[in-house]
Amino acid sequence: MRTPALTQIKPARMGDAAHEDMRCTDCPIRYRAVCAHCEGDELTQLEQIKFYRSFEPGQPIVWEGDRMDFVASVVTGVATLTQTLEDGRTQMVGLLLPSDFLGRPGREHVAYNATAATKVVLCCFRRKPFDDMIRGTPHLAHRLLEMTLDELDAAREWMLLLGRKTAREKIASFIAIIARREAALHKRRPGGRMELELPLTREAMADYLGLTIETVSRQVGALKRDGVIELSGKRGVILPDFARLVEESGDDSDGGWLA
Amino acid sequence: MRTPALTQIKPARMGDAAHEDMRCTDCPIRYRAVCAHCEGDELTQLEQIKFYRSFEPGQPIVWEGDRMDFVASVVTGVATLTQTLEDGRTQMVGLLLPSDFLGRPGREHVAYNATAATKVVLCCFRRKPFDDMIRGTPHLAHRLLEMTLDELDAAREWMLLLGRKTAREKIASFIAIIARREAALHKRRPGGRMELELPLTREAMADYLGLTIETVSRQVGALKRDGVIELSGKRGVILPDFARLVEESGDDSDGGWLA
DNA sequence: CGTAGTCTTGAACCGCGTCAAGCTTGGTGG
DNA sequence: CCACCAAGCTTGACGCGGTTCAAGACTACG
Repeated sequence: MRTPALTQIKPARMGDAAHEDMRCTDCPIRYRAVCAHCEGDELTQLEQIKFYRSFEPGQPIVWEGDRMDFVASVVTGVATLTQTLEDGRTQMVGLLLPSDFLGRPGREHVAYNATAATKVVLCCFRRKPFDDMIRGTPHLAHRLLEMTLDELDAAREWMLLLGRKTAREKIASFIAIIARREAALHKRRPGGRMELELPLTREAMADYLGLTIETVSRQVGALKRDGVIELSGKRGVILPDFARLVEESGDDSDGGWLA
Repeated sequence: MRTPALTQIKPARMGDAAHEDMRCTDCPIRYRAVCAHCEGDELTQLEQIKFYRSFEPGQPIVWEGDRMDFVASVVTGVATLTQTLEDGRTQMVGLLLPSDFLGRPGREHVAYNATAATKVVLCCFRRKPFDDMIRGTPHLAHRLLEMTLDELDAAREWMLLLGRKTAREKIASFIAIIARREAALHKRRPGGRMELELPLTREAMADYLGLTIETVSRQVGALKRDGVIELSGKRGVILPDFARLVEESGDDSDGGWLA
């Protein structure tokens, strides 16, 4: 198992200070991240233990077994969590989009490999003071509970995909998930014609879906041939009809996607 | 496997009052369930909104879409959470053992089918007052957060199994999981020779593992032929050597099971 | 141009699903 | 006490979906 070539990555350094001056009140994820319910004093406290870090695509963020000295919110970009078996088989177990939370409070060591899929900016909190705040700040703890419950729901949806869907359904489901999140980001409902950019390479998609990259490639091709999707470049996808895609995903005709 | 706690339970119906008199201080899951950190006044409050319900093997507990009027802790027995696709394909997404929590605070409707796999006794809390307590009782909220994070970790391990393990590894992993939990229940470390009772039918195992019952049956047979396990009856399993089973599961040689 | 990284395509293989019997066990009633 | 039956489990034959292995094509960047 070889580690991805890190050599070409330019020195985006830890503790990068490009954003140190950003105020929480201007933050693009202010009302969706773990800090969403915090105001006034609580927010000030958070602001005092926070710092920003950026990562280039492909760059590891933290590695399984590392000492965990911070937790973080994704401000912009997409990060992935992966697990591996000793022989190198890998499965993605988390896909972190803006406002998602990285790390487990109270845990000393990292449990999963976290990698930047695109350029990523994290809002990091020093772990010790953050842990203390969890205990003393109900708004923070409550928001984290909400977010963790949402993650758990997403993980369970994902388990259904991994255990019971066909390759074609998996691909359709993945594109639909990205489309929904894209729509949510612009505060619109998914539907009709949509255009979007896949935030993952074929390999990362394969790790997400429990497939090989060859199968991903073939099924993407099949969906294109069947007119369910159109491609523009390697990452760009156009959906002539979102509902058609959902049909292909094997999910309930429509229900359950209102929350 | 003996389960002393179950013997005293009367043939029960829903809303059964056989346990209404049980005090929290005598509860077998007192320090592991959601109530673990609660003392004194908090415990009294919980005690006022709780009631017991029992279920027979195979009996549905709640159904997807139902109105959720309670949340609950599993006191004894094993329950499952499952999701289904419209064409009937089923995937288990949760396996609830004693002290595990059922239901999502703040949610109006049930998201998954919950079914009793064995005889089950639940300690139920009326949802509205419980939701209020979550906001006003840090100990309760904090424990629930801990438990939810543990569930999320388990779900991610499960995703690795579903996405990347072979049928044989899945079966070995499942038996190892049951063996570990069994050991934990008796406060021992898993290892050496062990005996245990599978709490699921072949069909439920298939739903857990993303397989068909035929494949489950074949791979159980194969592990038996290869001397990894011995069978006693349909549900009974004897492990001559726990470490050998773990090797077959595809997981790391040993690491990661200390938490 | 040439090279590296990423993606696509093709052909052969095989693990697991599908379909169809048969077996084991426990319960029920004659 | 045994005939019968249903539920759960096992076993076998066969075929398909997805992996594996091996080229080839496209793009970005020297």
